Amino acid sequence: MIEDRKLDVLRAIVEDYVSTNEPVGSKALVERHRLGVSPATIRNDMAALEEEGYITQPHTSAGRVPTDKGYRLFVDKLSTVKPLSAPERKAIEGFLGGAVGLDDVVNRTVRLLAQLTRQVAVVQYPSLSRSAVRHLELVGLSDTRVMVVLITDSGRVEQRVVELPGTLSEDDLGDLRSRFNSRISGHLLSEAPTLLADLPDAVAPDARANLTAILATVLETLVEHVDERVVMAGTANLARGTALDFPGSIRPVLEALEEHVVLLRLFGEAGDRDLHVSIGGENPHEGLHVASVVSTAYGTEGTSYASLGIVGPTRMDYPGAMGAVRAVARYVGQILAEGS
Amino acid sequence: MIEDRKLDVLRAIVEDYVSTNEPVGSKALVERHRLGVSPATIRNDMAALEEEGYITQPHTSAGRVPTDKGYRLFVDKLSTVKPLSAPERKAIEGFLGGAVGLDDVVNRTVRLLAQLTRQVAVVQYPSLSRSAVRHLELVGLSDTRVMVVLITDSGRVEQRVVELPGTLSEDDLGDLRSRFNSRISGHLLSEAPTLLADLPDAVAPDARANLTAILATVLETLVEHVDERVVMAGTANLARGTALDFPGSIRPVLEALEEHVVLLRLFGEAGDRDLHVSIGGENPHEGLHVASVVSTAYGTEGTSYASLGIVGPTRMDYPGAMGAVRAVARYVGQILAEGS
DNA sequence: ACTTGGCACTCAACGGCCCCGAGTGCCAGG
DNA sequence: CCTGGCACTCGGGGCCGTTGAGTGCCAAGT
Repeated sequence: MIEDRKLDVLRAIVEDYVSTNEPVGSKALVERHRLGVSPATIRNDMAALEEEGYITQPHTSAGRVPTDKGYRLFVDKLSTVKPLSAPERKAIEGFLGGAVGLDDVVNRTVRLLAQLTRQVAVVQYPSLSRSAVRHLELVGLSDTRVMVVLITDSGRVEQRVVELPGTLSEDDLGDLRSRFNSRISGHLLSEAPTLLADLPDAVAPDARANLTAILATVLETLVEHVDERVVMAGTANLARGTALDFPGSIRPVLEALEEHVVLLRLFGEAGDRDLHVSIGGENPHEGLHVASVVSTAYGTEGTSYASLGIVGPTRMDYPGAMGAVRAVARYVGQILAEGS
Repeated sequence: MIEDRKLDVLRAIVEDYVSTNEPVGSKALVERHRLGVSPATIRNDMAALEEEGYITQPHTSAGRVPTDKGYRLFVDKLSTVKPLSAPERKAIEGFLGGAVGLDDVVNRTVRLLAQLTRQVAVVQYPSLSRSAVRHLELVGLSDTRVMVVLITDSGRVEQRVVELPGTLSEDDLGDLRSRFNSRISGHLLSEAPTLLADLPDAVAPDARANLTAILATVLETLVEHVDERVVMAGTANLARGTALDFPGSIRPVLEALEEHVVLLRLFGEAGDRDLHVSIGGENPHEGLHVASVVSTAYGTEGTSYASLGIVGPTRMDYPGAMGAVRAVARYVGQILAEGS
């Protein structure tokens, strides 16, 4: 089947180009892969592949290089996610196992991912909106100031100070605390607004102003302020094969990486799919047109907490990266579920 | 005075080189600066400066470039910190003024600093050890698990989960909470261990095991775990004048920047001085031998919270960078003092 | 004791030139 | 449909020669 062989050729080109970082020619191809045909035949296939837009030549009479479209086909049809080796799994377990606290877990995760893939790793903090309330604490700082501390089951803590319109005793505070907690503790943050809607009706009118102030802050903390924190590691990996990987400069890539908002939107595209791969020009952000992103959601039991993934040149070991991202996401989900 | 003019020449060389990014020759020098002497004279001075190690030539018959030693002299003796312009001050005020919460303050600060200096900006989170305890909260998660939440007066929150050896009622927990707070609330974190030392003696023997477990975690949170968090912005600025600024690659610099521990040690060297400048080879870390660091402590009333600063090529606008770092540090200290 | 113009010298950068070789496209024959 | 052969293309590398900025030194001037 000529069609089948063409795909074989494309796969071979991608693999060779990724590993050698040099445009690959017909001759080198038949030598490195047992394709049982002559270079001339391969050339015909390559001409066809080029015609269809899967590969291109940097300049006449140089080998071929995959296009974004070529990588896309490779990822979708020609490759399988590469599972991690036993020692790699061991390393993950050992490295993440020793983590104490959420910050530590996240930091270790991002470093680990950067090291495994030798790319830039990005991990989003467990999102507030997708977690459940573990506890809401009200701390009286003075009789007109209260600190609201929200603790989620992913181990995250958010705090805010509220200036009260009136004064509030410790007893009143304790009362409010238990009212809040009995309503929302254990529930998803996204459900909280509904659950708290009738709260003002339940308290004495003279305390209502204070309650309203606190409630406003709580709701803001719960939903509006989706402070999507992100940590990153391995940016130095961008500066490895620069010349060929990032024509010109890595600057636009670094700039894009600093726009966390953009990154998060991109990562979010994973949705609930297993793995999301965005290649070169597919990326919404201009600066990432020369880069690819491999991301996934992590978390447990369908309730994904947030996303993590890697960013690298389009010339990337996709199977390996996908394997690492998926494996790390699973381990982290597991560890977070055990309680940090 | 020939000595004086030599210093003038050095200053002129530094300024020209920083602004043009090209080795500066004797002729260009007399044209751009009114030095009232001929190029030949300047050449003699330059030869002397080179002899003394303040400048060097990249190759024979190219202009001169300052050495690390030259920059050092420039910073120490030949330049003054450049105060920010009125619009710049306005911008700082406007940008930092709108911040809500500690995270927001820190994030805005680091972005601002990166933008002002067009270098990589680094801001250390207000350190735990130098702040005072605002409140310690104990939250019962179940009858054998307690979450310890520590809130500092810099607005920072740390939390930890403790597994208890025995069970603990809500009442006992409330009792412990007030004991803890009455002892350490308002005091420096560093004083806490002393203040808590006799706590076990004050409770009933049967509750002692639980107390000890909690106390251990509290102390650990207070002192041992000095989680020195750092945020960074503007790494893309490293990739601007690459060719000349960072011979070879910016990779080692990026690598060094990811080693937060190293960075913090370096920043810490500022001590309580106003501004600390570390130039090229003066830096302890190999990767930063081609870079300079301008840092300072920030905070209020002598009680500095932490450090912030910038990292850039040795060929840097030192007066401008120093002015920006100092100004930003002051504003941030002010804002944090007002309470976040 | 400095300063200065003059002068010979050095050397990186630049452009032109040529050659080499990898790689291609095409074609005619199997 | 595959294959060997062949002419062709063109980037990269090496090798000039030229140019010009910049230097060091010296002898003369103030």
